Amino acid sequence: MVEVARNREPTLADVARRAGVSVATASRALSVRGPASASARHRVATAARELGYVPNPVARALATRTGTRLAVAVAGQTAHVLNDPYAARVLAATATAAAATRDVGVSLHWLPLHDPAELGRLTENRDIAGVIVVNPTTPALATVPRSARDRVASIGIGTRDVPSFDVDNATATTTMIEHLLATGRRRIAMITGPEWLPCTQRALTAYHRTLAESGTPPRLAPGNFTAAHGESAATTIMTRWPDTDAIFALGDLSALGALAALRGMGVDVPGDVALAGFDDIAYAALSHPSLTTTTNPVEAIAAGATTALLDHHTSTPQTFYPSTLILRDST
Amino acid sequence: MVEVARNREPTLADVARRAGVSVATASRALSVRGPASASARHRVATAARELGYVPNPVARALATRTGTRLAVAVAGQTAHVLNDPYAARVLAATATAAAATRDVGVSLHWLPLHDPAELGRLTENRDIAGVIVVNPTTPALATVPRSARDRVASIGIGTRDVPSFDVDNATATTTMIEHLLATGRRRIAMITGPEWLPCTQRALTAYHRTLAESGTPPRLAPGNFTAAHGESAATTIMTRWPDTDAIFALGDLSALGALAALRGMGVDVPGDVALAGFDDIAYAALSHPSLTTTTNPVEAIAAGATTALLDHHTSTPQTFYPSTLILRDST
DNA sequence: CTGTTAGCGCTTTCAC
DNA sequence: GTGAAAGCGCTAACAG
Repeated sequence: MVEVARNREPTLADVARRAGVSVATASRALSVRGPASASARHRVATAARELGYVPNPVARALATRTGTRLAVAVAGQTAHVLNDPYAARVLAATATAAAATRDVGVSLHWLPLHDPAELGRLTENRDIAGVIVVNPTTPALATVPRSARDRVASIGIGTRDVPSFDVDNATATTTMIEHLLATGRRRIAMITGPEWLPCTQRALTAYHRTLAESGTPPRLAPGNFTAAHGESAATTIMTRWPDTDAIFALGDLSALGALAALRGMGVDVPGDVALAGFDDIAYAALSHPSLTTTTNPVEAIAAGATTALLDHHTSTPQTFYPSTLILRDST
Repeated sequence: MVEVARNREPTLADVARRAGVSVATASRALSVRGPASASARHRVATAARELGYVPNPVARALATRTGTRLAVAVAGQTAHVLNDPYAARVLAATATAAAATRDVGVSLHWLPLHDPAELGRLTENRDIAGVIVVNPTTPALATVPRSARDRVASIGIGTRDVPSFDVDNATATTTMIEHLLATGRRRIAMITGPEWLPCTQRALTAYHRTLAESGTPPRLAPGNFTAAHGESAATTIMTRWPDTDAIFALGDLSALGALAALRGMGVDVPGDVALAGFDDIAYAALSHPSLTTTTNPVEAIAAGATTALLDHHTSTPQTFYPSTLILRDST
């Protein structure tokens, strides 16, 4: 009986020896796609199981010249975006998915708005298996070389070459606005994301369309998903349109900032103004009043992007994940 | 003049050729530690610079049999701990530090309380360069083989073999309790972490000692750092000791949960009861009243653990990072 | 101090 | 379908 040396992990050579085939055959048998007879497949599989063989991802990566980690690149004006809880959540979800599917690690990068070529550079890095861009812009996506088009996925907008995985914020927005209309609100303002962020355009369009159907004019204030901007945006809105009776913020942090501003102005929520957010972060349930919001299935989205990248199933151009309305006390 | 083939990244062999030395010498010259003459060092360095050489971490990892990623293992009763914002923050900080220092990725794992041996398994994984355990228990730390003692660092308690990097929660607790005493509070309760979590023992000890000095008896309620437990803990405290005039929760989420409970009971904060948290999470500044808390320098801690692991400076047994008191409206 | 020579563990031509 | 052998790019003995 073939015994493997103690204190050394079994290698493919050990498996091959035990199965009575060459390493080449063992490699093919294990790799699903490669040509191999059914019997070889079977013998290699059992040998591997008996030995407790687990392939070495590093050696594989070196041989195939693919990388060993996934890069998560978050677009933003400053490196500060990396401290955002949203970025942390995407990273955690990606890391979990990546460690589960394959033995790959994840790294976090800032994609400066003023230097979109950084994305192209990341894709060329030898030890990066793929990159997940978060909130990319069109110029940034344009920097990914065609040769790397199956090594990039986007959480945000995509292109013909870069598949997109994102929350269906158009439907979510429509649902939320309809909820506000149904509860009697008519003068509905919206706190949007940053101007440069294309993936919120869909939400904006949905907002305009839904309001148009009910014949009410739009009221918009830009934000950047931070609480501070939410505060100033709410102030701006109530100053400019004092009769506003509902505010929908495209991010819970902004909504909570707006809540603080409204409280400061003596505006009652939801009595005077209904308030709704987006993302369903942990604190949305804890605020007073608790925040009506709509979920952002980040974990599912990140898992989708991760497996697509790792399995090279980057053909589908766009995948939208449904958001669920969470009714609480603020509306 | 030596030219490198187009469309191929320069390798160490290219650098060696251009510098007129062997690959071995080039390798040593680049590796700081290795023996190499000053002139060789210089020539190799310039050749590398001219070629735009960047070492391939995968090849290096294969040759040295070290891994290409850092594992962050979070201890907890269920896999749910991975969804905790705290875990996400630690991961993001580690990923940033790891990508900056070396080209290594990061992966996230759950360390089940009921199966502490999982930690030992992680350290034995061929492609894991090191593991950062978050909130480990003594039994878990006991499973790391002596041979892997320079491949594990802890954010929480440590052992002689596993260096510990943690916030100085003893001093932070003392400072916070003294602040409460100084503002006239005398019946101070504390919402602690989970019973099994050893690293909060230091905070507990500090609490007991500081109270003893002022002659006031302790009031303790266990928690698990979640908002839900914070709510029930606050209810328990106010039921059992109705004259409580201050509550210190060992986590902001618990504190915010407690805030909701107190509001529900009609208790005014800070009028009737002063409330303080720990961590200074983003929402702490947004609650009403805003939450007095004390910082948790997670980014610095993770960076410390990461570089210690990657540079094998795992000699110092314990490093405590200072926490800063943040005074807000809740006390 | 430096060059030569083996690997690290896996994938992939290229014949057979 | 299968085996032999040549790498992937780097580090680590081992002589000199």
